[in-house]
Amino acid sequence: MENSSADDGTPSGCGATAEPAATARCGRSGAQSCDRCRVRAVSVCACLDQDDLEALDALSERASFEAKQTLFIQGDEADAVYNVTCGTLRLYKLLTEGRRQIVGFLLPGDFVGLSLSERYGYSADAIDDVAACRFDREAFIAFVERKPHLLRRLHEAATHELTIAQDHMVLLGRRSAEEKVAAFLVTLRRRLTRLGASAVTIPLPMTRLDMADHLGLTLETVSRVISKLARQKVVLMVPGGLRIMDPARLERLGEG
Amino acid sequence: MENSSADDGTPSGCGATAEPAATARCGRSGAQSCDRCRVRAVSVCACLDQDDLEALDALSERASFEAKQTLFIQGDEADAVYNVTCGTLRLYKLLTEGRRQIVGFLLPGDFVGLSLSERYGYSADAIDDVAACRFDREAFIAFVERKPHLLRRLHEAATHELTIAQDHMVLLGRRSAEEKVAAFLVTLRRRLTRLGASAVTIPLPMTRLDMADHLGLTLETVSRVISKLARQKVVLMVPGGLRIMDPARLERLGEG
DNA sequence: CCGCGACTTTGACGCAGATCAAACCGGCCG
DNA sequence: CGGCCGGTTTGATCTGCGTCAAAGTCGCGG
Repeated sequence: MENSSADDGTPSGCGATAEPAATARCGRSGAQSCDRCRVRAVSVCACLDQDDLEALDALSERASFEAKQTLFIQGDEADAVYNVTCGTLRLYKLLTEGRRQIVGFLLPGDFVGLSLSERYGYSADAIDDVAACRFDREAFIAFVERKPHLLRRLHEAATHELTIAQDHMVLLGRRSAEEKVAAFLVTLRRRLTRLGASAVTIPLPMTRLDMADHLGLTLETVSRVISKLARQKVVLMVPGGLRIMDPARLERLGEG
Repeated sequence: MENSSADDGTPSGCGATAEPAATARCGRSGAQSCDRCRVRAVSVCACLDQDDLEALDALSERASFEAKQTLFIQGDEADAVYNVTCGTLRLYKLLTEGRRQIVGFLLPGDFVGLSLSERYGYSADAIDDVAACRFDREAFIAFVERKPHLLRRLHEAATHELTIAQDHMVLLGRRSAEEKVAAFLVTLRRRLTRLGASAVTIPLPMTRLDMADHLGLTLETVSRVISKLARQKVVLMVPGGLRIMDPARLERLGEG
């Protein structure tokens, strides 16, 4: 599998610069120290000073997963926590008859395993190629116990996740299909912008089915809504993603 | 409304023993120290030793709210956090055209304001009469900074909430009306049992509309599903609540 | 005791989105 | 180049739940 050249001027390695063309690749460059980490500023590690950072670095190892690979499944013994540095993960829960709810998509800078609990509460797989810092859970907890500052940061991250989850409840419980899809695109765009991507074109590495399972819809409905948005020139369909033609309009569609 | 005699041996006052007959009352007994607090064992305070508990006690004041009273609304400056000792709260978000999503019901022992952030992320009102410990937010944060143990506990509580939120996403996104109502009753029953209530009869202080706005349904649908469960003798409708006649069956209906 | 208001139940009907089905598209491998 | 495969689009039809409407219940205040 190739991973060297990107199809535009954007730096090609993995990291915070999610690429417009949605073809971001994760470098396999092996170990790389924290201070040149592209997602440090937006990650939980941002609260650590140089010394602590080195100590944490010593605990970490680089892990990479290829597209479709499963990191863990719900109920597994949680032996590791991760900090995503590149690529996209889906976190989901399954129930009978193949029903699935994707509780979130994780982007570079996001942390997996905030709860620090003994078992994973959801399953996770890589959507495209993913790179992450891996920490042994026990070791990470021991480290956190000695750094209240980091614990405070983890708590902030967890309550931020909680807020996002509650907003998503509103979406799932009380919004129409069109509002759901528009709101999804708007939030994704905001997250990418925050990561430093240009975000006029949003990469969508996940399938229509993934989006549907996140939004409480079917893949056909998602497809229809996107087609409609394209017909109305709110977005333009491009391979691997969408170009946002009328952000203001999209935003209006996304809110109640 | 009477509040003295329960229909079984359960003590009737306010606190952890949510009453079968759903007529629980919050005493107006004013200040009451932590060590005789009925919800301490299940609250975040459970992690504190005698000294710390007294220090925290000094920061707290007793607050009470009567049914339908609003504690705060989304976006308000968050000047206080609360620990519920009695009664039921609804936490919700509003959007246009009167649409509402109730993100959760809070019972005795639950904490309001886990995020410690500057503004409330949702609105809260009392469903029945509610009593709570009130802490000035700034003071509480300062206290937490000095007690990593308590921070750790708050973090656990927050991630527990997050798990609950994710489970609720599954419910909202991927379950039928009947499954939603059944699952709601099952979870509520579990929470009440944990609080020490007998839980053969579940009190439902909230209206059908409240339930509907929690489950992503209309009040008519909730009513129809409950009628159906009653027709099938899975539950029995009693004033102010439901008597669970066939818990196993209900549980089966509630899962996928 | 009556009447009012808040909530609930029940019925008839309609529609947003699910389901079923088929064609389409682009990438990959032989 | 051609056929396959995973994913997407689009159309036709179906249905679970929403909407609209009306009657029923209960507690409360006059």
